[in-house]
Amino acid sequence: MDFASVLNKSEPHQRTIIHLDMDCFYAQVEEIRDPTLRTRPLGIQQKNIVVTCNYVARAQGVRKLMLIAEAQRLCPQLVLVNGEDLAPYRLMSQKIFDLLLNYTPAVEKLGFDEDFMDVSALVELRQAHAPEAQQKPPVGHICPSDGTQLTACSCGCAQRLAIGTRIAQEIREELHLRLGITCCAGIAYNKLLAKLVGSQNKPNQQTVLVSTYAEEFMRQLNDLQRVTGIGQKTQTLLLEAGVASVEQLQQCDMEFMRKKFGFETATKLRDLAFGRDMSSVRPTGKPKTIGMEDSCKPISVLTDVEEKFRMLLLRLVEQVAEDGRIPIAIKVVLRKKSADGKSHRETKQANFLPSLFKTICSMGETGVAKVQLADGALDKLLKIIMRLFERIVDLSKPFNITLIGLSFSKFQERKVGSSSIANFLIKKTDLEVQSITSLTNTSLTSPTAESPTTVSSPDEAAFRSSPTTFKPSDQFYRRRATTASPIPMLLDNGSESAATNSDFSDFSETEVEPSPKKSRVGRLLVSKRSRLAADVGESAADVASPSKLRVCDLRLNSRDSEKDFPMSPTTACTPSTSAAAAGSASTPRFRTIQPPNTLLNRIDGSLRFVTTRTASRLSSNASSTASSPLPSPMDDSVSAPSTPTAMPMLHHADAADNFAAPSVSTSMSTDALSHIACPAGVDAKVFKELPVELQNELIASWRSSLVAAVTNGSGDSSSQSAVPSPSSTTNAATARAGGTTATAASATQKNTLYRYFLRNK
DNA sequence: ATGTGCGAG
DNA sequence: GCTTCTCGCACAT
Repeated sequence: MDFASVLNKSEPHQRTIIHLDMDCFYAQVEEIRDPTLRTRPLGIQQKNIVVTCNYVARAQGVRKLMLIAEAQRLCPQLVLVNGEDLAPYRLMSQKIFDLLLNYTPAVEKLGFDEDFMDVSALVELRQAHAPEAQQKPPVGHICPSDGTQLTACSCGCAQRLAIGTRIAQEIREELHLRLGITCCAGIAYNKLLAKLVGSQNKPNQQTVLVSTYAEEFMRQLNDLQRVTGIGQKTQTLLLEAGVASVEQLQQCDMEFMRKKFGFETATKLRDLAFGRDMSSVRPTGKPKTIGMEDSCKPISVLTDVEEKFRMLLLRLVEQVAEDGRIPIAIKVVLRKKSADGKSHRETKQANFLPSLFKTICSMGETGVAKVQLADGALDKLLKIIMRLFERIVDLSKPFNITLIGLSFSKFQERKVGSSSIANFLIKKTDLEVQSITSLTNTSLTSPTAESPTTVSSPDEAAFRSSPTTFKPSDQFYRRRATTASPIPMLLDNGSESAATNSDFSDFSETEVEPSPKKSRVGRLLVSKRSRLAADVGESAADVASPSKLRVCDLRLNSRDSEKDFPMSPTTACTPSTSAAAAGSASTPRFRTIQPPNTLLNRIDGSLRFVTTRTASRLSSNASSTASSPLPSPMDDSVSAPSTPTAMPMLHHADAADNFAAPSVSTSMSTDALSHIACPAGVDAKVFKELPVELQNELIASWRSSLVAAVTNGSGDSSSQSAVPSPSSTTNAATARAGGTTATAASATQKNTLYRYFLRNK
C-alpha cells in the first residue's frame, strides 16, 4: 500500500524465496511405511504405470511414468507398491505443509511434493536481531558452480540469500528429523528461479542462485519445457514460430511473437525466458475442489458404471468428512473412447442441497466439526450422479468408458463467509451499498414478485468480484485475486435461504432433490442458546417455532468472528517492506493462521500495527547447527525464553467488543423490533459511522425482514415445479426455467438483510 | 455458471 | 508411443 513497499516490490532481488521439492515423494512415503524398501528398487504403481520410483530403481534405468512391463524388464527385482490411493501421500503432504507454516505463513503448495516459501520476513528478522547470522557464508551449492560468489550481485541480495540458505537448511533438517523426509531446496529471489535452481543438485541437496546469473542460468536450461509454465502445447507453438530454446526465446522478435500469441502471452513467455517472475507466494488454503477418478478397462454396462460411482463416492465422502466443509456441487468426469479411437474427457456438474450433508460435532474441547452424509443422501447423490452420467452418455447406444471420476466443489465455510455484510460496507462503498439497498428494496417493495431476475440480478452484481489486474509476469502461478465467493448462509441446514446463486434452478428440488420443502423448513430453526446471548445475560424465552428467529441467535456472517486463530510465531504481517512480497498486502487467501484482519475493522480505516511480544525462535534458529538439537519452532521451551522481538501484528484498538450486541431485541414481537437501534451483532460504533440514510435503510429492511419471518410462518413456496423429464436426455433448459420460477417467490422474502447473518453456534 | 483445455506435479 | 490421479485457472459459452 505505502509507497515504500511498492518501491521495494519493484526491486528485482528484494525477496527471498525457497522452493522445496521432496525426493521421489511417493516412494519416500512408502519407504517410511516399510523401511526395508529403502535398500531395494521400489516403484509406485498406478494401473499400468510406474508413476515414480526410488533412486535404487533409477540406478537400474527405471524412470517416471514408465510402463510396468518395461520397468520389470529393466529391473526384475523391482518391488511394486500400489499407489492408486493417494490418501497416505496427501496426509504426508499436509504434515510437511503444517511444519513449514511454523516458519512463515507464506507457504504455497505446488502439488503434493513441492512447496514455495517466502522467507523475506524471516531473513529481515535475522538481519535485525541475529547479527551473527549476517556473517555466515551460504550453505549448500551455489549456482553457477564455477566459484562465483553470491556477492557477485551488490544490491544486498547476497546476504539475504545466504541467510536464506541457512533457513532452507534448517527446514530440511527439521523435515528429516520430524518426518523422515528428504528434499531438495532452491533459493532465489523469485519463485521461478527458486524452483528451477533447486533441481540443479539432486537428491537431498540445496542450491542457491547468484542473482546476476539468472539470465544465463535460464539460457543454460536450453529445453523450453523445463521452464515452468511452458508445457507441451506451448512448446509446440513456439517451435512452429521457430523458437526452439530458451536463448532463442530471449532473443525472439517481440513484434512477431505478439502477432502469433497476443500481447499478454508473448510478454509472459519472454519474461519467463529471462527468469522474470513477479508472482507472489500465495498462501495455500483449503482446496476448491475435492475429487477422485479411476481409470479402468472399457466399461460398457450401466450397472458397472453405477458400481464404480458408488465406490468412488464412498471414498470421496470420507475426504469431504475430514475437510469439514459442505460442498453443494458435484461433477461427473468421464473419459470415453469415441469411434475414431481418440479419448475424450467430458464433464457435467450439478448443484445439490447442502442438507445432504450434516455436521457432526466430534467430542472434545476443540469441537472439531466433521461432516457426513445425511440419511439416504448416498442414494440421492447417486441418483444425481447417474443423471449427469446420462447427460454425457447416450444409453441407447453402446458406450465405452475408460475413466470415471467425481468431484465436489462449491464448499461452504462453516461460520465463515467472506460475502458478509461487512463486505458490502467496506471497499468501494457506493457500488456495494447500491447493491445492498437495491437488493433489500426489491424484497420490500415486491415481496411477491414473480420475476426471477429482480431477485437474482442485484445479488449477482453484488457478488461479482471487482476487476483484477494481473501483471503479465504473474504467469502460471497467478490466481484470482478474490476468493471464490462462498455462499452466505442464514442457516447451516440447507434451507432455500442458503442459496444466493443467481441461478436458483440447480438448487431447486426438481433438479436435484425431490424431497418436499416443508420438511426442511420444519427443522429450520433451533432453540439453542447462543453464546452471545448468554454472555450478555440475555433472558428472553426461547422461541420454538421454526420460523421465529431470535435476534440474539444471529451473528454477523463474517470471518471476523473467528477469534481463535492459532497464531504463527511469524505472522503474515511482515515488517512493512516485505509485506507486499509475502502477499499479505493485496488480498491474502484466508487461512486460519492469519491474524484477525477484520473487515469491520477496516471500515473506520484504523488498521494499524501494534508491536507485540512474540516468541522469537528465529534468532536462536539462526545459530543452530546440524549436530545440535534443533530449536524447533514448535518447541515452547526454546521459543519462550528467547529474546523478545518487536513483531508487528494487525490489530485493532476497538476490536474487542465488535460482536457484542449493543442493543438487543429480546423478543420477536413487532413492538420490540421498533426499539432496535442497530442490528444485533453489528458493532454500534461501526454502524454509527455509516451514512444516516444507509443506517435507516438497514434498520428498515432489518425490521421488515424480521417481521416477515414472524408473519410468514413456514414460508410456503407457491408450487413444486415439474418433475424432471425421465427421458435420458434431460432438457436442462426447461428444468431450469421451472425451477427458477418456483423458487422465486419464496426466495424473494429470503433475500433480505437476513442472509448476511448466521446463527451463533 | 458451466464446460473444456492447459499446465502443474 | 503421452500412460496416473489430482488440482487450479483461463477462456469461451
